[in-house]
Amino acid sequence: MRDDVDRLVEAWQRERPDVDVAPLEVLSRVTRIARQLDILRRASFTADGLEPWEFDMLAALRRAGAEATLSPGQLGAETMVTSGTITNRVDRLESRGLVRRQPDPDDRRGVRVALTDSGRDLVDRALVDWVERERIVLDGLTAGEQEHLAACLRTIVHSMESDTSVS
Amino acid sequence: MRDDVDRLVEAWQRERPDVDVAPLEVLSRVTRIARQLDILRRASFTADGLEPWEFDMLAALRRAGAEATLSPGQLGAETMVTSGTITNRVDRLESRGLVRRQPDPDDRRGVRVALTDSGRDLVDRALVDWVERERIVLDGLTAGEQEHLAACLRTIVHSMESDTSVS
DNA sequence: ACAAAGAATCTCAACGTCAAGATTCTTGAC
DNA sequence: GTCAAGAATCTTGACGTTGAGATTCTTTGT
Repeated sequence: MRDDVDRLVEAWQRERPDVDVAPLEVLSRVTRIARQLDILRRASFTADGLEPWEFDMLAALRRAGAEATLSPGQLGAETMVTSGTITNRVDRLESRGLVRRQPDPDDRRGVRVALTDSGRDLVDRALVDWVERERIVLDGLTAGEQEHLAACLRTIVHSMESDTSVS
Repeated sequence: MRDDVDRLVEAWQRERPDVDVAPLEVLSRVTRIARQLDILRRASFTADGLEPWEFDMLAALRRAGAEATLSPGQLGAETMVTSGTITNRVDRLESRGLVRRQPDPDDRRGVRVALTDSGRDLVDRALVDWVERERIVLDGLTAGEQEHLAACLRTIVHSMESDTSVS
């Protein structure tokens, strides 16, 4: 069964027969799936009363431990956004009562961000719902295919993460 | 060799041992790779003097044919952005001399956007450079693995594109 | 001790995108 | 033919992110 990327590749082959666009077969699909996943994430988290970025923040805190705290800088590293964004996001999560800022006992410049009880409950629920949706997305693949897929993707992730040559 | 997603999965297994997060092994890697690809795209296109969105626009025109035109609406559908964004983007591409607006001969409301010669040359060059970079990303996989990967990803694309149930 | 360099967080202006509305034109029904 | 409904494009205001700079505090070297 053809998909959008098949049509994309055919169009390039027609217009640029001199270029071998085979890599698009893999990487354009990765981009497309990521875009669809964003849409699905929004639907899933909206059902739990969260914006996608709210889940990202709460999940980073939750993974650190139910009672743990993270600095704004650590949150920025985990969620891959800049410091200005983190300030803004922590402000809004705090005003929703999902996290709280605490002074860092070891560094008077610093702040520690902690989950509140309601923040922890919310992210615990949202995680379950989201993983369930992801499971449905992968339903067309056997467990073996999923494992092989994960292994191949790990190879790509590794080749890209280690590639510091950003000319 | 472990990657960031292995660490992510381990963190969830430690904090939420009751949840089976296996789907993350595939789909979080897809998201990570897509994010790294964005960075790589920017590097590749910058080397050719293009912004990523400029390539997306010029490439959509180029795939339609070396002498073809597209309406702003078609460009918006191809590049998945809204009409306000298209107006803005065509304005800037036109001021760079990479595209030109022409009156639509069949519809006086309409506009046709065409590549200029320099726009065509530029996108032809940028495509070759970008595909070459993508090829390097996939270098760690055999041709067979790449084909199997593409097939599995096509299954996922299909399961997501047909899924109109966005609650 | 002291100063300089560095780190952590926050502030703010600039930018691009979105989505709703405005404008201009086309199509189809009567 | 005329009018209402729809389509294509552009305009505008609101929003979130970025990245540079400001502020406050810590660390290191002397």
